[in-house]
Amino acid sequence: MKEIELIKGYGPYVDRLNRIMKLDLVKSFKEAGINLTPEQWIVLSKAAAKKEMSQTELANATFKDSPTVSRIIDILCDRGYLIRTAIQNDRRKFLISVTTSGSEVAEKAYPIVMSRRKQGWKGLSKSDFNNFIRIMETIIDNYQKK
Amino acid sequence: MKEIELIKGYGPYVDRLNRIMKLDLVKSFKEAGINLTPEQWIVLSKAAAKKEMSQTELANATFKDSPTVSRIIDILCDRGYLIRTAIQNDRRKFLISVTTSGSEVAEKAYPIVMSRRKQGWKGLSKSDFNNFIRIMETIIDNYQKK
DNA sequence: GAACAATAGTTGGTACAACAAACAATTGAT
DNA sequence: ATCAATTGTTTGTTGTACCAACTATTGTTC
Repeated sequence: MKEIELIKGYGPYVDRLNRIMKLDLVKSFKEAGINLTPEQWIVLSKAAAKKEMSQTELANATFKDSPTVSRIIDILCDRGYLIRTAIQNDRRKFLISVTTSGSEVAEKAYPIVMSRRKQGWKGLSKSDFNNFIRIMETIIDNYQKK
Repeated sequence: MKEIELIKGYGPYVDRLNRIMKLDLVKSFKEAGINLTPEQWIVLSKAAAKKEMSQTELANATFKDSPTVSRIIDILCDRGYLIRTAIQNDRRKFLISVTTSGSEVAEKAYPIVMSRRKQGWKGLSKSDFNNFIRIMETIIDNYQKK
């Protein structure tokens, strides 16, 4: 275990960053009386952005698998934020749409997300952002190629 | 929900990258007959790197809280990879040390970790690496400051 | 048009880490 | 000696993710 590490581990950083951001968002939501996890927020916001999405489309948009999305939608439906509507053309599909109260929650959550995002990006530049995204996309790509 | 997004969301990228890396590592381990989660690997490797660590030190080194570390150590002890030894000076503390079989597993896992890490970093440079770490550290810092 | 394949979504089961809160035991400080 | 701080455990809860198997519907092929 004493080899020289040419490439240091970045995984733990990613994991830690992920946890910190998620926890921060949950707390910020809670302070504002919003009861949403980051994953629920992502699904809700994607559903709110484009009306007329099926669950598979939502799954693709959020990079989650269908069981996970299905269950998150269950929760958001139970809370009255989303509705599953049957589609006439294809009876296998559901149209996921946002309710009024779902929209309200999303509208309330959005500035919080933006504010925390800004806070996280303090001292960083636009080119940092581009690099950050490019690096993450490259790594993801590399992992997916094999 | 139609505001211009000055700073786009990077959270989902981080989350997705995190998941992909973790899943890849679990699978790579499994293919090699190693039964370790990424978290277990981190704790084991930290414990293997420096002998003579207490659980609190391990928790700090891995950026996990004590209950989480405690349980991971439980698992690794059950599998015979780690041992808790009482300390004479301070009877609240345990000395966490790696067993022979724990070392063997770590030695076997290490090249896999390195190889996957390299695979992930294909097409990226040393300066990318520095930027990547700097950016993540900055964000983490920003979140912790408030 | 019947058989088979593909797609959409659900469900059950499992694994696992993380968090919060409360706790016991020990040690340190006033 | 009392009170505070530290170390680690335990309990309970939450939540996502993954796999695999399943139903229902639609599309394709012969």
